Amino acid sequence: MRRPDARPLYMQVEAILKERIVSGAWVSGQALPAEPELAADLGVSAGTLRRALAELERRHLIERRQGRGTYVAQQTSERALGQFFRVRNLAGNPVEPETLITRVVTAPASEEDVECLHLSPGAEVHRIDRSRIFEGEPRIVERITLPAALFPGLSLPLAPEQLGTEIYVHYRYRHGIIVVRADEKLSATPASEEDAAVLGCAVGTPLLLIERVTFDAAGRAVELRVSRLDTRAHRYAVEIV
Amino acid sequence: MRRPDARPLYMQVEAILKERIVSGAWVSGQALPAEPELAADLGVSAGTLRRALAELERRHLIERRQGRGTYVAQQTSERALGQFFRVRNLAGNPVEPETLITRVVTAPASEEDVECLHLSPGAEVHRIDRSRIFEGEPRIVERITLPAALFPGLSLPLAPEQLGTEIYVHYRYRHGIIVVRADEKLSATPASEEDAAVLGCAVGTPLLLIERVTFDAAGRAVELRVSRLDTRAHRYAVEIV
DNA sequence: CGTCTTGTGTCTTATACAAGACCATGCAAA
DNA sequence: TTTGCATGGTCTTGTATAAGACACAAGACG
Repeated sequence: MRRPDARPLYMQVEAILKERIVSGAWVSGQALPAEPELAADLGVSAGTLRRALAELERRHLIERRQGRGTYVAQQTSERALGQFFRVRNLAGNPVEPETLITRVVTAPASEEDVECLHLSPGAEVHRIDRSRIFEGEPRIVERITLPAALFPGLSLPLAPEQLGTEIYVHYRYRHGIIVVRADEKLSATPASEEDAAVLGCAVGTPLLLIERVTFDAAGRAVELRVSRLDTRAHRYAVEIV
Repeated sequence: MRRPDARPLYMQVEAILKERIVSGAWVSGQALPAEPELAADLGVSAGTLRRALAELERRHLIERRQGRGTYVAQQTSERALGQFFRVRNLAGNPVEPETLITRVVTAPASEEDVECLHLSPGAEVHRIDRSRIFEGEPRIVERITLPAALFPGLSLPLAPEQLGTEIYVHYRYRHGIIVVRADEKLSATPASEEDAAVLGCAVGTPLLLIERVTFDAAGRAVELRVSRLDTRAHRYAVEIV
C-alpha cells in the first residue's frame, strides 16, 4: 500500500468517512455499506476500516449495532441533552428543561463575537435570548450568538410541536451543522436586575456563569452561548477522567 | 479458548493487568514485559493484549512509547495538575498554584462525609484546610476530607522541597492510592467572612463552589474536596465531547 | 561521529468463528 | 382459512488469532 500521506491509513480512512458525513453524501440515519463491502470500496482491510469506524463512533458521528448495521448518527433532543446539558438537580439526576425564547435579532458582531467565533469584523450574527425552565421554575437565562453566514434565514423551533426540540437538532436538520464539541469557561457572577426578574431571585444572588463556544464536525466555531444558572436548586456536573 | 467468564477476553486481560498495578505487583515507573512475551504469558494473542493495553493507557494507568516499551504510569505534579486541575487564567492558559496548608485535624466523619465517601457512621476522617495561590494572590480556599482508614498516619508535603508537590502524588507514593477519576458538582455561592479574609474580596462576592469526590483505580471514593474559587481573574474550563 | 544491530511498540492484512437481528418458511392451533 | 410461533438461514457487527512490514530508540561498534 502506497502512503504518500504521512498519517496512518486508518486515520485517512476516518477522514474520508467523516467528509462523506459532513458533506451530506451520507445523510443522517442512513445505513453505511456493510463492513466487507465498504473496506473493499476503500481498498483497505476490514481491520483498518473497523479502527476508523471505532473512532467515528467515539465522536458520536455514527452508531453501530451488532447484527443490524452501521448508521450515520441522528441528532435528537435526548442526545443533545445527554451530551451537552450538564445541569443536575440536587439529587444528582438530569433535569428536563423547557425553553422560552424572548427575543431574536440580527446585528453586527461584537468584538467578543468576532474573537470567539473567528469572524471577520463587521460580520453579522443572530442573537437569541431565552430562558430555560425546570419543573416550572426559570433557572437559566442565556444568550445564543450564531454567525449569520452559517445560519441563513435562521429558523427557530417556535411551533408547538417543536417546543421540546433542542436547538442543536435544528442546527443539524435546518442548517446542516453537526455539533460535536464545546469548550466552556465557568465563573460566578451576581444576578443583575434583569436576571433577578426572570429567575425570581434577589439582585446580587451568585449565579453560575457559563461561557460556551461550540464547534461542528469540520472544526468551525458555530455558536457562542452565555448562560446564567441559578444554583439554588441545581448543580453543573463534571466528570474528570 | 474456554470462556467461563462472560466478558470478552480483552476485558479480562485488562482486569488482570489493572489488578497487577493496583496491588503493587508492578510498581510505578516499572517497564512491563514486551508485548509478545506478555501475550504468551497470559495465553492470548498480541492483538487481544494490545486492546487491553490501549484501554489502560486511556485511563492513564500505563504509558507506552514506541521503540522503548510500556511503563506503569507515574503520578507527577504535572500530570495531576494537567488532568485534575481545571483552573485557567483569563487568557485561557493553565496556572501554576502554590499551596498553603492552614490546618490539619482528624475528626469523626460528618453525615455528608459518610454519604459522599461511603463510610460507616462513626468512621474517622482527616481534614485538611488550605488555600491555593496563583501569581502571589490567594484564589482558592478549600477543605479536603480523607477517610482515616485509607490514610493511616497521614503524611503531608510540608518539607520545603515538597511544597510544589501535588497531593495526589502523596496519595500514590505514601498511601498506595492511585487516583483515576473525579466527579465534580459546581455552583455559585457568596463569600463568607473567612473566605473574604483569605481571598481579599468583599463578603458576599460570588465564588465558584466546587464539590469533588475522587475515586481510585479500585473504584473507591477516596477524597471529598470542597473548593471555593475566586473568579475575578480565573475561570474553570471544561471541554465537552 | 556515523552506522549497524537489536529490541521495542505500531500498522496493516487475512482468516475464522461468535453473537445479534431479521426474515421467510412452514407447521400447529384457533 | 387465519393466526401464532418456532425454526433455520443469512445478513450484520463483534471477538480473537496469526503473521509480517514498518518506525522508533538505544547501545555497540567501527
